Amino acid sequence: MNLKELSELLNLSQTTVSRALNGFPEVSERTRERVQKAAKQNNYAPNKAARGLATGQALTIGHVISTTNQNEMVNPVFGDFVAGVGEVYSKNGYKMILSIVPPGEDEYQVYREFKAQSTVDAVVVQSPSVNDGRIEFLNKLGIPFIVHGRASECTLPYAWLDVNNRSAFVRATDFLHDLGHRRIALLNGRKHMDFAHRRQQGYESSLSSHGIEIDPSIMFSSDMTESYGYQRTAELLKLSNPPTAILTASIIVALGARRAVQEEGLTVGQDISIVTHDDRLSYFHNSADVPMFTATKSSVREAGQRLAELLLQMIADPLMEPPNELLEVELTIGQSTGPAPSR
Amino acid sequence: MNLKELSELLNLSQTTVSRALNGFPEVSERTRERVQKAAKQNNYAPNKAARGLATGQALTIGHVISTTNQNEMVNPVFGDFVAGVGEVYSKNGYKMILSIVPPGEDEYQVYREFKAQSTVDAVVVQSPSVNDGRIEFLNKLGIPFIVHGRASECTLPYAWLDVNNRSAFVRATDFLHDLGHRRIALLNGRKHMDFAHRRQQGYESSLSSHGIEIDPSIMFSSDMTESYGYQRTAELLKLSNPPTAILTASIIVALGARRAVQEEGLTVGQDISIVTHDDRLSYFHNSADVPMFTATKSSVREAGQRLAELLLQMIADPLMEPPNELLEVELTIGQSTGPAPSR
DNA sequence: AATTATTTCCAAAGCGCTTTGGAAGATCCA
DNA sequence: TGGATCTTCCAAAGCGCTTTGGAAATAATT
Repeated sequence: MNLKELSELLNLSQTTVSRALNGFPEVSERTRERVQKAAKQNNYAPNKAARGLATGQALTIGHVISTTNQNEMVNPVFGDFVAGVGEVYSKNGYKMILSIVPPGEDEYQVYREFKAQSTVDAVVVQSPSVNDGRIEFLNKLGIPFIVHGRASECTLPYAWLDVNNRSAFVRATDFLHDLGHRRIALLNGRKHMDFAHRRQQGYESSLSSHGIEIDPSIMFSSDMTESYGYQRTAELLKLSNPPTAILTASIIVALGARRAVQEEGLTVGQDISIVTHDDRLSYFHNSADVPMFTATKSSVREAGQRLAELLLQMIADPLMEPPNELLEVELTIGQSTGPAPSR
Repeated sequence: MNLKELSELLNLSQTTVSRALNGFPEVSERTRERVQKAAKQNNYAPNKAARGLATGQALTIGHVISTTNQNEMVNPVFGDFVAGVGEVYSKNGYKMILSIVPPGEDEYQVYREFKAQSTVDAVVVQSPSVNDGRIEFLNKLGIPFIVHGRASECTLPYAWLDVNNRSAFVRATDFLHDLGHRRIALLNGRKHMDFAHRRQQGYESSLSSHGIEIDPSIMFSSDMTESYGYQRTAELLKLSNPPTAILTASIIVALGARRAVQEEGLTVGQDISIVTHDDRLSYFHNSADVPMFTATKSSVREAGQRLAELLLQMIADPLMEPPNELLEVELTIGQSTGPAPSR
């Protein structure tokens, strides 16, 4: 069923039917209702390509994910984030195109094609690095975009929504300090990732403010896998002066850390404290009566929702200033922390 | 830059340029090269909507994910699966549309719209239940589709790619039995999920073949979260006759189970054995020298790749029989299993 | 009643591409 | 050289929609 057929069925012109469906005021209510009813009954919906061609709008947002770096891709956070944005898209009639860039292929080429083919109206930039080239590139290319996170070294204005990673890790470190911990290890994400960069800043700034020397030998960065948490923690525990607390970049890493602690016969929350950042992934409810981990919490799913709302606003009003939004975290106390062991 | 401009630039007709780019034989090699070069230089690519409108092809595959059931959605497996299919799509010039259905909205309506708007050429059905209504629905609707998994109770033929969940759990249970375990608990996924159904069949069939009575009081089904693994295991350990081994549906659940075991002061692999299914998620390398968990392994990412290939074949040849492919798992021995403790 | 405003509708152009049906130019054979 | 056969190219139609510029019908005003 296409517009022509529907309009013939109704004995109306295509124009009138189109206007009726698209809510134009110059159609009488009676006609509009008649049209809408017929459309529903005949399961009519405007052909996407034709509409897109006529309006110049794709009603589609692009998400580009490069697999070149294996682990970054299959970020466990990805599913929840996508769920968040996707909900908002679909409520507003937008579709999401997910483009996976296989190893060895050029992510920028995908954006160029998006532009040339007008496949998308806008783009979401995920997992920005400290000095992410995509921001400048997209700016020049002229595709509207918003960044989930920030790029510290990027000077030109751009739209972003981020978690306050710095303050989160200041608070986490302060908290451990208050419990008497003086030797606190950091298992961070990869160094060039902006969020990791900011968390490290927070961690260091808290230590410094308490007069504690920063010790690079107990600070690590890597992809946030379980085995990373396990191995580094195992090594840390073998040191002659092991840390009494560990700050971890994600629950997955924290699980690995706990595994190492337990294998050593030690108890998390007594012998060793762990504080982690928690993205509130739906398959890791860290929220029993007393949650498993003390954590800086921030729902990545809600972040996705909010980010999508901002992006749709930008599309609706291309002249608006690029919005920036900083989400604060909650620090919630769980079983994984306790006073530093006296010795 | 559009086709008209490009052809004027080259002093050719639009037809010739289009044919040159689309590889038609009636264009001389010299002309073709000239055209291709100019296209690249001017960053020309055919407008997606226009092309789609003219050809009737969307070059797009739809993935629909319902959030109605919170946990199903943010399946941790999702990211890796999508990475697999996405790679293949992009190598073949296809795009992937991801449609998130917010709670309370109708998943079937999304398919109807896909059809009416011709947004997609085909659809991938994920996480099928035992008697999944989508199969019959899509059949009637007339959208080509392939299922990741199967629907046991569905009789009509349809395309699918699945892991041999039954044999995987037969082998896992057999293995535990060989180690002397006689009381083996099952922490399965949700009952109506087809994969869980088949795993339970495998588990029960192995037990029966060894003359062991099936005990529903140590069999559970639920969303596969960490806390599910933790809580059920904690309960199991408090039984007067606790199991000596636990079979687990995913690594996440296994991690929860291990947490409970360790909190009880017991050792995994000695006091309690754990075997899990492992989808080879990229952030859970369960493969050190001796992997953390004994597991039935099968890469969900590779499954995605293969599934995408099959689907693209179906699109290319609409008359082909619906392909069916059953992937076998590896059973790899890790640290989490050992002989049943004698008492 | 005549004029003006308002409502309700339509014919046709155009979005950028693919593809059909032919025409022009080059090549070949007798 | 003339006619037949390829090779190489093009003009124009059509995909299904939105939207412009007006026309017809109705209501309001003078």
